[in-house]
Amino acid sequence: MPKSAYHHGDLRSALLEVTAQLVREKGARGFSVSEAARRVGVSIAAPYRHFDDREAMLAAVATRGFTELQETLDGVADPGDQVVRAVAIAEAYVGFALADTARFEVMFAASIDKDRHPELLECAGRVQSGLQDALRELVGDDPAGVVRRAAELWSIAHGVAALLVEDRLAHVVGPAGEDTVVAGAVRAWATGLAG
Amino acid sequence: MPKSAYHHGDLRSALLEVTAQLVREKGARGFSVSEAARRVGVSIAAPYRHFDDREAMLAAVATRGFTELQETLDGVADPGDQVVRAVAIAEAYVGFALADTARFEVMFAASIDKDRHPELLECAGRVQSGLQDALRELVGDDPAGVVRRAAELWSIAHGVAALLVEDRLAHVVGPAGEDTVVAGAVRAWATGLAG
DNA sequence: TCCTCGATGAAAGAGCCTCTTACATCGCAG
DNA sequence: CTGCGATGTAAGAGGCTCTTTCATCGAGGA
Repeated sequence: MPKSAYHHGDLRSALLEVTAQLVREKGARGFSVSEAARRVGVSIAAPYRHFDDREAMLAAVATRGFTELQETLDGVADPGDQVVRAVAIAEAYVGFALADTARFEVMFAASIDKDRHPELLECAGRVQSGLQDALRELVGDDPAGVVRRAAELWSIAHGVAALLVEDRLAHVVGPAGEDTVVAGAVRAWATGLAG
Repeated sequence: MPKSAYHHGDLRSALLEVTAQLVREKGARGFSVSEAARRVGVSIAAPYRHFDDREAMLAAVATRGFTELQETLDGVADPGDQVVRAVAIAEAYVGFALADTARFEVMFAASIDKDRHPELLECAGRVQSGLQDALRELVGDDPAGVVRRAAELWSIAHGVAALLVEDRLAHVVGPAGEDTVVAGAVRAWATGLAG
């Protein structure tokens, strides 16, 4: 809600939104502070009042993405069977990645310095925690085991998502058949946990 | 071997080398054609005689990386036990990624347009083929099954590698303990294939 | 031997970008 | 109603990519 012609009123939010939009359209590399400012209709220097630099704008989008990812994973219902549940969580992860591939890439972009944006590491920690909670019943009481298995499940889901996002699995999966890879992998993995 | 002071003689190779070096030092985003030219000691326009653009230089480094990855995976000995073999291949994949994380990122960088550099998709196909060969004994005769399982193994290895490269698994693995995640995941997966 | 030609280099510039510095304008607290 | 902090603009330094134009080289034919 702009309070006046001069002062935007909520420039920070507006910039965040247009940044997310630009990333979706052109990818992280295609995004520029200049164009974000232009689209919002402010001068090129204005964004620097709200964000340290270009990287900080991308980091903010990434952080927001992690929050939504967390909600998505938390929203997966427990179907009773713990193997089925693990599969469902991994499928939700992959679905999230494919829903907005550019944002997913920004969330895991190497170009963002984690020392300057420690909140990103926290987000990763929360994903890890959520998976641990979900796996406790499947894995058993060993705390170290739960931690390790959560990392494994995350790795499987993330690997499928990353390769799909990068179009490296095109030969394998037919159209709309993406989930068979992640489902197959997680099912085998979860089955193998018992044996 | 410079043939003269004016003509470099092997500028293309020299640029490739310094590009790989720059990527290792500063990451894909930190790399610039200008600095590569400066380091080799030629004008800024010279690289454009040998590469279409900046992206082509990165793509060349990525392609070379895929070749070496292929060799690394092919070089994994068959220890007899097919589960152990799958684990060893995945560990080799992760080891390759950690040996030069920046190059690994470039190999899977979204910023490189695959339409303009189809050789990168071919490389991915070769990795896929290699894994299929390695898994044939473990999976059995079903050709479609081999294809799917190879994609799964690749996904697991790639997921662990990507998360380790992005420092997202720091809480889980102690120093030098990275391999436990990929080994555990692949072992469970391969075990579950049978059951 | 000389000369031409194609390949490979340099020089210079257009246009874009990030980020900084100095200044203008606003709303609000006292 | 006044002064101050927050938030905007203007202008510019310095860097980058890529293009265009020109200079220089090596090699092969006359």
